Parts: sequence; structure tokens; C-alpha cells
Amino acid sequence: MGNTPKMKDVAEAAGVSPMTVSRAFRKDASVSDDTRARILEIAQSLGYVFDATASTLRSKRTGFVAVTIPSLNNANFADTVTAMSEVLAEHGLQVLLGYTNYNMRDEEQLVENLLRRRPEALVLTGGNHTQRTRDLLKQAEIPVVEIWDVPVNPIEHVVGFSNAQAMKLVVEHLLNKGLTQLGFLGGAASGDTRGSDRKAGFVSAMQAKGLEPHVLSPSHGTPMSMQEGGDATIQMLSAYPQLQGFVCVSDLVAFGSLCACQRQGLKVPQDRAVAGFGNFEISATSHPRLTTVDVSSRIIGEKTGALLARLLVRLGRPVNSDPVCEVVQTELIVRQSTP
Amino acid sequence: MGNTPKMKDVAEAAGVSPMTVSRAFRKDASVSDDTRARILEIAQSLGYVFDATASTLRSKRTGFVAVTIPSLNNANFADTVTAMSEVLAEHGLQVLLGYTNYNMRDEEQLVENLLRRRPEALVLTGGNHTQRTRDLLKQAEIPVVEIWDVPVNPIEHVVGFSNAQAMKLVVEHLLNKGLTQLGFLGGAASGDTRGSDRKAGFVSAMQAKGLEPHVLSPSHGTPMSMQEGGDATIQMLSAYPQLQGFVCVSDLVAFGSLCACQRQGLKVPQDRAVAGFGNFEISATSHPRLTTVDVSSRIIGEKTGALLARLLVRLGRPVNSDPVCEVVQTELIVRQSTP
DNA sequence: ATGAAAGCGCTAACAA
DNA sequence: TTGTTAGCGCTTTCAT
Repeated sequence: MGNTPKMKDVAEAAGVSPMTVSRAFRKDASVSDDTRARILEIAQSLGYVFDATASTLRSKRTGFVAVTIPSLNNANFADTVTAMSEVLAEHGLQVLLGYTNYNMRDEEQLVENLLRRRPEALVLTGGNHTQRTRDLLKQAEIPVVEIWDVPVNPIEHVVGFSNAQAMKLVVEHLLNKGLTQLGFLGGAASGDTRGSDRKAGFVSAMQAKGLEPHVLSPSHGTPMSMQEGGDATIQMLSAYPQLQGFVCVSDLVAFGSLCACQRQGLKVPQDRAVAGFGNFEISATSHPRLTTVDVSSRIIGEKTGALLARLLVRLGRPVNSDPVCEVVQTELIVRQSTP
Repeated sequence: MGNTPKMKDVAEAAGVSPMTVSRAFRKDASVSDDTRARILEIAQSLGYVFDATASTLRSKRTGFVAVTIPSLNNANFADTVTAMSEVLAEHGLQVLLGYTNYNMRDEEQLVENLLRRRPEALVLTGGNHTQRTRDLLKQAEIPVVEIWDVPVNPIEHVVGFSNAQAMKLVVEHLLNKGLTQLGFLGGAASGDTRGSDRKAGFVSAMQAKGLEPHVLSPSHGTPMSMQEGGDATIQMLSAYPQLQGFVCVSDLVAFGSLCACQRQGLKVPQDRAVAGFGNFEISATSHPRLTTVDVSSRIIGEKTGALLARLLVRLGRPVNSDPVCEVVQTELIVRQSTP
């Protein structure tokens, strides 16, 4: 007990050099098929487990891609990460996931911690970071991808979409349907540009038509929840009874709003319209189903994974290429919660 | 470019030995406060980033706790992991997260990959694993915790609850309210005991009263979705029109069922009762709100984190103690979707 | 409180 | 296809 077998032990048991064992554990290296099979079998029988920490130190390859998301608890980010993991796994890369609590300070701390593990690339959800985060990333000299946003001043690569533009799709749809009295529900977390960009998209789309944008946007650390969406709806209804529809920062808020309306005896969409954002599962299920915007969560993950696989192809160090900026599609999905 | 500073560089710049720099970067070690402050400042100015991979190799401490969950896309598992991360972070430990797709084969592969990174402990969601997974874990000689379940034959430590017992709370509540014609909705993924345990809890609670348990449990790889919950509800309504209520494997399925009933013009709870499981946010928001079972997702994470912190206290190697089995509370939450 | 020497377990680079 | 040598960047151990 206590002495787990090393590569040397496997080598001795197999009557070869440690180098041959090392090669046997990598598929690219040149070992005869016989030898490899025999070595792997012996390793298995000895209970040998390859030590990635030692491998890493010498080869400078950790096999990690670090990914930060604002919160573990969001189905869309989960889809992005899942899709990314799948693509990266095909290239022998593992995702090292961390979350920022929608907070730039936490993100900075997280990035610093992640960099200590020497990831081969870093993916950040969102385009708003502290200066120190940006500095750390530049010094790290690894590929950096910002996703779920199209930052004005990107660090390097980008795979995302314009939250403001996407939100405009919703507003314009409602305006086209003749609704003019619209309210926006969605709290903007301090460092979270996605929420505030959506709000900005709402405001500018309204102002473009000379309409007054009513906004209820309590500002605390985290995005508005279903519950808060419902509470905000009640407040809005009492402050602006003339409102014809609620444009929400997410489907979760929209669902809260929908249920609050129903509890007030208001029919959706007849009495009030409700629109969400993100095309979460709930929006396709609720009664009525919610009009929303699909933002290609999985595709963002797939494209990011593919981009990184390309950049990290084993040419010594990462390929040095021009920054990529891929804008993914957003699509308005009209359902029954709006006229 | 290309030559990131090492500890040696920091040492030279500070006029001390690398050993002193090493000590400065660990809070416990003995360095004068002045020296430490000076070293950290110089390190910062040089853009030095501590290399955890090298540290790991020599010290045999990775600072990782590996955690597997069935899917990234589940708010309850996310809560568990978030809570666990928070507790572990206080002890300088990071979570290395992986997901199994609700699949024992994938879990085996994942565990093998995770073990290569030499985690200091491993947390598995669920109590059902391949024999090889169990063997790997035993050989690894690190603390293992199974969560979200109370396995009959645990590997080592356990922090969970009985899914069958928890489900019984729901069934008994409905039976007490005089409903006797109940149907169960929930697919059991192949290796996922949580879903099938809940089903088993339903069946045995019904049989205990001499009632017939109607079950609709399509068996594919993943848990039943909202959409599938709705579809299953339609099927059940047509196959067993006499059914008075739907007992669902999760709140998501219950929500699908609720909406399907509403689309059929059935009133919940007047015409049909619907109950969920898990106390997801949706169950507290929907109209009507869903009766469900709260399963202490965060508490599981906190307790697991605390247990590991205890076990991994720096006494050379992990403390060798008797296996712990903590059963967390489950609580029936009666809301408006049931009489 | 600080330093010197040795080495963690692997793999790059070269040789055969 | 296989082996030899050296060393990745830290930290353990022991000394002062």
C-alpha cells in the first residue's frame, strides 16, 4: 500500500524501457502494436494509472482548456460547455471549468487560479473584465476566446453575438404587432454586460420609434430570478397599468412574469404580452409557450471547441494566427405569449 | 516572449534563494513578513505566475477534488457543486468537475481520466458504478464520497438521501388526500439509480395500500424532459382516463405534465393532481405552484465539502477514518398543484 | 528565517 | 522501433 506503480515498474514488468511505456500510452508515438498491447495489459494488471501531473511538467502540455462561466446554474451556459467539451475531447483536451458569480473581481481571482494550472487556452464567457485580468491573459501567451458577447475591444478571439441586436428582434416584433407600451424586466449585475446590453437593445429599439422605454432593473449581484421577475411584474403593473407587454432579460424572468400575470387574472397574450430571451426549455413548454430569442448556445460551444482545436494543433507551440471573430446566429422564435 | 519567469527569476530579482520564494507563496511556511511582501511584489511586477503543475509533482498535492455529476444541465447538481466548491475553496481546494451523461461507461472513462490528474479525493453523484470504476477508486487510495444517494454497498463515504423514501412522502400525501388512482412519470436512464429508486418508491408506496401503480417510464439514456413529461401525460390520460394524479420523477417532468393538462383543458389540482420532485425554482413559480420534495442540494454540497476538508487536513496523507454516512433531510413541500 | 542538494515521474532530444 | 541521458520547476529534507 502507498506505493502506486510508476512507469518504471510497468517497464520492468514488461521488459522494456520506461520510454517505450511512455510511448505506448500516447497513440501518436511509434511503438509496435504488439508491444503497445502487451504494455497496456501489464499496466492494467499492475493497477498503473498514468500520471498526468508528471507528464505535464516535462511536456508543457496539460491537456486543459480553462473555461469560465458566470454560473453553473444556467442551462444555456451548460449547453455551451457541454458542446465545447465534446469537441475538445475528440482532440484529447479536457475542460477545466470555473464560475465567476457574475462578478469581475471573482473572475480575476478565478483566472489567476486557473492560469496556475497552465491551461493551454482560456475561454471567458462575456466581454467585460478587469484590467488585471486582461494583463494576466496577455502575459499567459495562450489563446483566449471571449464567448456569448461581441466585445468592442476584444482580448483576442471571439465567438458570440450581440445581445443588444438580439433583443431588438423581440422589441421590433412587438412593435410590428402594434404594441407600443412596453416594459423591460431584468437586473443588470455589476460586471455582467449581457444583461445590460439586452436592456440597451430594448431602450434603443424603443427610442428609435420615439417610444418611452419603461425599465425595471434592480441592480444586485446576480441576474433576475423567476421569482424576482414575478415581483417586478407586479410592480410594473401597478406603476404603469397601461403597459401592453413585458420584454424580459431571460426566459426565466419571462416565466415569472407570465405566472404573475396569470395570478392577477390577466390573460397572456390577450391582456398582456410576455417575451423572453434564450430559448430555454421552459419557454417551449409553458402554457402559453413563450416568444423568445434562440442564441445558439451549443453552436457557440462547438465553434469555440473547433477554433481551439485548430489553434492548439501540435505545431510546437500554439499557432499564432490573427484573431478570429465569429458571430453566431440569433433567431426570433414567435410563440403564443405574444400576439 | 516565450520565456515566462520562473521562481528562480523571482529569487534572483529579490536577492534570495528560490526556496524562500517558494515559502513566500505558501501562507503556512516561515518567511519574515517583510521578505514575503517584497517577494510577492517583485513576482507581480515580473508577471510571475506560480506553476502549480511543478508544485504538484514534487509535493504530491494537486489541490484538486474531482467531482462527477450526471449532467451539467441540472440546477440541483449545480447547487451541490457550487456549495461544495465554496467550502473547499476555504481550504485551498479546487473542484475538477466532470459529467457522466447519466451513463456508467462514460463515468468509468471519466473517473479514469480524472485519476490521471491525481485528485486528492473523488466525489461521485450516485451510487451505481461499474466494477472497474470501483476497482480504480479503491486502488487510488484517496477518499471517495458518493452523494445524492444512499447506496446499499457504498464504496466509502456517503452524503445523500433515499430517493425511494423521499418519493414515498409524495405518494403518501396524495393517498392521504384520498387520491388512489395515481400514475408515475419518469424515465430511468440505464445506470441512473436515482430515477429508478424514485419509481420504486412510488410503486412500493402504492402496493403497500393495495393500489395499482400505473407507470410510464420510457427507458432511454437521459432523464425525462419537460417535453417528454408532457407527452407522457397525454399518453397516460388516454390510456388511463380515470387517473386522478401524476407523480413525477422531477419538477421538470411535473411542469411538462402540468402544462399538458392545462392544454387539455384540465384544471390542476381540481381535475388532476400533479406532484414533482427536487424543489427546483420552477416549482415555486409555476401557476399553480407544484407540490414537490426538497432534497437539500446545497446541504449535500456543504456537508461533502466539510467532510473532505476534514479528511484532507494536512497530516501527511489523508486521515484514515471509518466511512461516514450522512443522510440529509428530505422534506415534502405541499403547494397548489395537489389537493 | 533562510539556503543547498536532491529528486518527484515523466518525456524531449538525441542516438542506435 | 527502441533506448539513453538529461531535466521540466518546483518542494522535501536537512543543515545553518
